[in-house]
Amino acid sequence: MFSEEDKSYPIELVAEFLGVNSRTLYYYEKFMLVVPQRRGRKRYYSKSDIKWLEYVRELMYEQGMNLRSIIVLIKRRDRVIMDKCPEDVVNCFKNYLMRLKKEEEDNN
Amino acid sequence: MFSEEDKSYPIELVAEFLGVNSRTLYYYEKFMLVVPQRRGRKRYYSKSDIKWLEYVRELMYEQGMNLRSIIVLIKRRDRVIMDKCPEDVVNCFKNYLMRLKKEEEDNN
DNA sequence: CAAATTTTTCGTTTAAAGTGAAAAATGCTT
DNA sequence: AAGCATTTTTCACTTTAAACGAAAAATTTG
Repeated sequence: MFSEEDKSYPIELVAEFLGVNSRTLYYYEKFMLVVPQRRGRKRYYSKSDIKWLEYVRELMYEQGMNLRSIIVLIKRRDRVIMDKCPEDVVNCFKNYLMRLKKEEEDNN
Repeated sequence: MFSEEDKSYPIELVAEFLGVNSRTLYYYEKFMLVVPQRRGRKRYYSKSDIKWLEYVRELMYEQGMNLRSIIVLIKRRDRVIMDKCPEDVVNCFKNYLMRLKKEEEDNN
């Protein structure tokens, strides 16, 4: 029923693979840079999540971009980012933007 | 002979207008984010330079982008950036990139 | 329920961005 | 050309985002 692509990985494995501390992945999640599936409380990262994170790390470490810039580019649906950004993440951000918009509206 | 657009402004005035220290403008110049004309040693910023800097400050302060990200986007000729980036700066980067490339080649 | 695992919190470290102060370089005026 | 004023540069410090370590809190599982 499930394709190879549906495989998912726990945070420690992903962190190790990327060469970062798992705290860093929690940190990214606060900014909704990546939003892994949850089963109960536990996080599971899809292959698409991992590819996306690899790309982000490359932008950050090889190019010197910062987190916020990447978020700005996503919000602008910038081509540089969107080429590599998995659809799941795009959707996360769409939801994020909608929530922001709603909050603003409620404040009026 | 000279149009209104050819007016240019000394660094202190530009810094004050942007609300930054003039050292910050020297700092930006190291990265070729802005490259003012020189008469003798003295720097003169065009209106286009100033508009560009205003845009950069907005990206940095309102959006939270960092210098390096903006430079990455210029190098990538990113549309978001290029709309506002003066031709001088683009050319500087072209030259810079060519120099880098040549250096690399010479090291082989 | 106890043990093990995951998440969260708190505080610290590191590096880029920005700035202040003063030294060095340059230009201008007489 | 000498002396004064202005601009540029250097050096060292401050601030903040990003990343991390350790331990407390929460949760799942055996």
